Amino acid sequence: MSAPSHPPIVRTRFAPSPSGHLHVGGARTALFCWAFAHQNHGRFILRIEDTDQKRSSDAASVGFLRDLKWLGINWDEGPEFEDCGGGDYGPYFQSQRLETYTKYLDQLVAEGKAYYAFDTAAELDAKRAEARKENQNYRYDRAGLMLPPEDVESRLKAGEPAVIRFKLPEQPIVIRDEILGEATIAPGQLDDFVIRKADGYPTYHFAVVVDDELMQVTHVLRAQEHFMNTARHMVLQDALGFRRPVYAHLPLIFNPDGSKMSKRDKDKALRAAVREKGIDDLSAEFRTTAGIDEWLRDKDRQLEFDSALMLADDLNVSLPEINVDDFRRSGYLPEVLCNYLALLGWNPGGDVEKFDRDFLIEKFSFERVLKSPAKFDRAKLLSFNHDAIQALSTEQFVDLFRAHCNEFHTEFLEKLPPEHFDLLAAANHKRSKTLDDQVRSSRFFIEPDDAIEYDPTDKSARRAMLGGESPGRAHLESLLPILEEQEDWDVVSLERTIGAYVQQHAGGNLGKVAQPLRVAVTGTTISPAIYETLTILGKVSTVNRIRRCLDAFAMA
RNA sequence: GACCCCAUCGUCUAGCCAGGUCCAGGACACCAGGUUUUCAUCCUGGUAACACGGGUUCAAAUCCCGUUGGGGUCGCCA
Repeated sequence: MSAPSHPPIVRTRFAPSPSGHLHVGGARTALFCWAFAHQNHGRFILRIEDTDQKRSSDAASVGFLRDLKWLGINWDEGPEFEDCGGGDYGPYFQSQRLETYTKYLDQLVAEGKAYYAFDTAAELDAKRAEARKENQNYRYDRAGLMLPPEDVESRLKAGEPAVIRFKLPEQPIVIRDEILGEATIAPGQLDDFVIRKADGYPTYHFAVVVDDELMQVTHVLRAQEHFMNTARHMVLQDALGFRRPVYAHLPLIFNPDGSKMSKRDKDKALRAAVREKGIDDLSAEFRTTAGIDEWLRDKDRQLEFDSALMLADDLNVSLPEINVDDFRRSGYLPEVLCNYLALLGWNPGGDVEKFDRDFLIEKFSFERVLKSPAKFDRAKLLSFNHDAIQALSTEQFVDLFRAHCNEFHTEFLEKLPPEHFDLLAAANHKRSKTLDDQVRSSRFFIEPDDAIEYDPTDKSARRAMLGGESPGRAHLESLLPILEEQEDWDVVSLERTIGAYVQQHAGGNLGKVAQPLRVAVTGTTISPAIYETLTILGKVSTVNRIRRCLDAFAMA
């Protein structure tokens, strides 16, 4: 007598715990689940594993949903969000499925396949420590199983905290995995693990097994860290008479240095920056923030997201991106992130590297998933993003940049008239690798004229202004009255006027004039194309800044 | 420590399962030269790997064994 078989339709699920944002590793798992389901005309299910009361929060799961949607990974069943979610196998939050778990839990206890245990956390810790000291493997000693039934009943009645443990059968367990192949776990390798916590919630292992069965999940794609857990899930399935889904464990994703990618990396980067630049450089606001000293000293402390963002801005460093949301903020395109993520641990074979989601759906196969972990290379991602940005039409880029600013840099939309905003976006298109990387260097467009700082000791500024036989400063002086007379202030007119000046007085060498102009309007030698830059800035500011610049370099 | 998994350029990887076409191909990064009004690009060229040791075979990156190295798991986290 074999267990009932699965329906002929493929059903995959992504089952994150809603702590924090969607990690890139999780995003890749979701992407593969989604792609595999689509390849087989099946369904992709999203389930929120919020059985840890200490960690779960509703806001976090909403962040997840938005990140997934942004990536273009739509779920057919699960929490309802925009046009996604719904389905007949809900609820899709585990915290709302307690009755279901309890039913199966009771069943196992009644059948003698699971039992109550009253060991306290402290007792267990002590036993583990002792085993460790003697270099022994710790395994639960089945203290709970030895208890007489009347004893158990009375202690339960008295309200003593208790967990339920699964009584592990004494047989080897063979894990079959589409990617890793077969592995045999000898009996005695596992112990009687907890399936219901003292707070009444099921543990992950139990909830997963019950939900995957009830939600008719046919294929489980998850990270390799779950490989050994599979043995636990299998014995539970057998005890409950459940069907066995197909398993496929995906290789892990690490930092370039081999460490685990974690939110802590942001704090790490910030601490390093603070140490390098000195704490005195921090804005007063930050220095007085309570706890900043402790944060600097304590590696395990993490800053609130907004604080970290502010500090990064203050220090002029960019935070390492860890979560999908970080990459969105940094101006990566969702299809590029998907492409890059798909390439971590999988590839279509041959030399093909750039592809879209449809291609992934068509070509994805377990056979081509690698077994060894991969390191996340931001430089390569950036290069992919650069290529994708350059492949965009300027109109498309302008639209995307506007949407990006609308979300993360509204000040540009507020301070620039629409036509100038669009011109700025268009002028930045060719020099952009992300939607965000020119934002910082474009600040001078929206800053007041007297906020521009001139540094006569800066090497390249100095060379542009004072170097050579016909110093830039002299050009600025002669150009100033010409620009003051200039009536039409647009790219074409400025090009005509300045171009003529360059022909007459700079031997046709535009750099001779463009560079000092850049210094004047930005304080640096870096800006978009010069005519666009002056046009966006406007006549008043341009003239003002040239005057201030002339003064600053006069004294040098 | 025990158990499980893995091993090609700095990184992601192709090639391996069906041994010869591989003194190992691509991409990113890096280096050199060139183009460019700045920055960013762009073009050309280059450096760079089969972890080690044994087998099997006419022939091994490809198959087998061992060593070393890496990763995962060993929670009332998921």
